[in-house]
Amino acid sequence: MQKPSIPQGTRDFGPAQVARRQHIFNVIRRTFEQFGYAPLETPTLENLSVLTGKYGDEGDQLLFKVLNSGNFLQNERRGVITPNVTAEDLDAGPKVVLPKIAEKGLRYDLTVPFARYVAMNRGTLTFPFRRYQMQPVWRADRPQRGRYREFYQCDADVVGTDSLLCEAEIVLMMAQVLNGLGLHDFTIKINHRGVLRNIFQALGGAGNENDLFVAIDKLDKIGREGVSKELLEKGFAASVIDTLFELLGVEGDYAEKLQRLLAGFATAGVESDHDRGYRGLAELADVHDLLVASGFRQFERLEFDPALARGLSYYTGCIFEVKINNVAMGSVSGGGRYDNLTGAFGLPGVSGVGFSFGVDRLYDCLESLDLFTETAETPTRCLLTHFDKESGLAALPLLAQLRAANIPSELYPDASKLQKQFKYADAKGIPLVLILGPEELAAGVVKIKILKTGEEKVLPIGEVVSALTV
RNA sequence: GUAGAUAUAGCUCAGCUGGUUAGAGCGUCGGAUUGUGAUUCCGAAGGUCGUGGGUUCGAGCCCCAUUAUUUACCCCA
Repeated sequence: MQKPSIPQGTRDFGPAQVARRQHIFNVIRRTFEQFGYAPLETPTLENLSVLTGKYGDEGDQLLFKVLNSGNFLQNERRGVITPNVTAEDLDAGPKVVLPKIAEKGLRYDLTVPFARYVAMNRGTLTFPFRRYQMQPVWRADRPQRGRYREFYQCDADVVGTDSLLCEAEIVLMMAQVLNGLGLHDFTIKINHRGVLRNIFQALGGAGNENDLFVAIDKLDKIGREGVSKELLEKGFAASVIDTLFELLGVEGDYAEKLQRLLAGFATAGVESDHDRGYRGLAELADVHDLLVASGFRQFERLEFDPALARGLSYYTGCIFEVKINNVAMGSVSGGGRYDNLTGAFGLPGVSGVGFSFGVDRLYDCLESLDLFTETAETPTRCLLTHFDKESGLAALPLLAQLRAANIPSELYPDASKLQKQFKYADAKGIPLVLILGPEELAAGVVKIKILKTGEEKVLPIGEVVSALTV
């Protein structure tokens, strides 16, 4: 006998967990639809040519690849793995061999499949196109806290418009979902790739731009010392690093930080790239104004953080990231604007903006903050007891009526001891037990016990359904 | 890919410097006037101590290997 197991980084979800997860999905779906986003689903498997090269070298390594069908060892004795793979290929290593034996891979995120969909359906879509998508994705990552190999993302994106109203609406949706889940203590961080570029320019343009962004993104995690150390190792001068922290350390509220960075960029001689100075700062100011006009009230939860960078390189405009405070958990949501997402699929110039919720992390946050209220083990509301064959049969019409009245109900399938049937109802959290035994049958009544209070009522059999539908 | 930790009953874990038949709680099953749960009492079942070697008179405990799990880093939801 083998010991059963599931693959690393995957989980089973029992009835109570599924119920909780459905609650999260429902809050997110309702919000997305309120904002006019329409659902989309794409295949679990994508062609690897669609996926590779979109997430950087690290991302490519994290793709789950699916072996082609067929018997690869069939021709082994002749030194041939498949008709496509030669001995030279084998010598060249996995980078050459893998694309020949694995043409498909598991979806790594929802944005790239969406871009592929937009490119493939460009002729039939009406732009601006808003879609949401809630599906699992797979990454061959090392699992750890808040990180799984199979997890759900809930994305909402709009493509075909440059309007900053979309950015503002992302903030509104983020806040609505988190408030709806009861996760009130959150921080939405916002920044702009243009601001990061201006910071790089303010430092005199020395060093590697990406190294800089990767390092400062960790500021709140490893602190100034950690960032300094990393930048020194990457060849940035100490004086440059001082200038960097002057810019990143701007204080004040959202508008004040924008003002101070504007002054800082001007002092550093950064060239203007916008009719109002700098594109990044100007757009961030516009997003703020649009939020005010939209009636957004939680500005204390919205933080302009010039150190926010985010990894995925396709972002070009505003970028977002959401953290739940007082929980040791990475970001639960993130996103941003990209100017050319579909370019790789032969459709250049389509800009868009979108964001994503990580359901599994939201779940973990809710759990560690003890914010789940319902722990229903079963949807069943009524358990009908089963005494003997006769009373069991007599219960079936009532069972059918209860179900027809939309009251989830079940008859205990065996004529076990009543004690056992009650224990079953209690263990599953079924609130009502309907006792329909020989005594009740003879009198034409049903005894109803409310388990929580222990209270019992006797009702004529014909009045049960109407009494319970109240 | 790098570094650390853990592996004992269905679950969560004890098990002293190596020493006879490996324990607890929870759960499961049975019973306490055979038509009443969650509380209480009694009882039972259930483990070749992850796997394979080694040291020793003797290994759950020490050593090596291996596999799995987990935490941190990289990166990310």
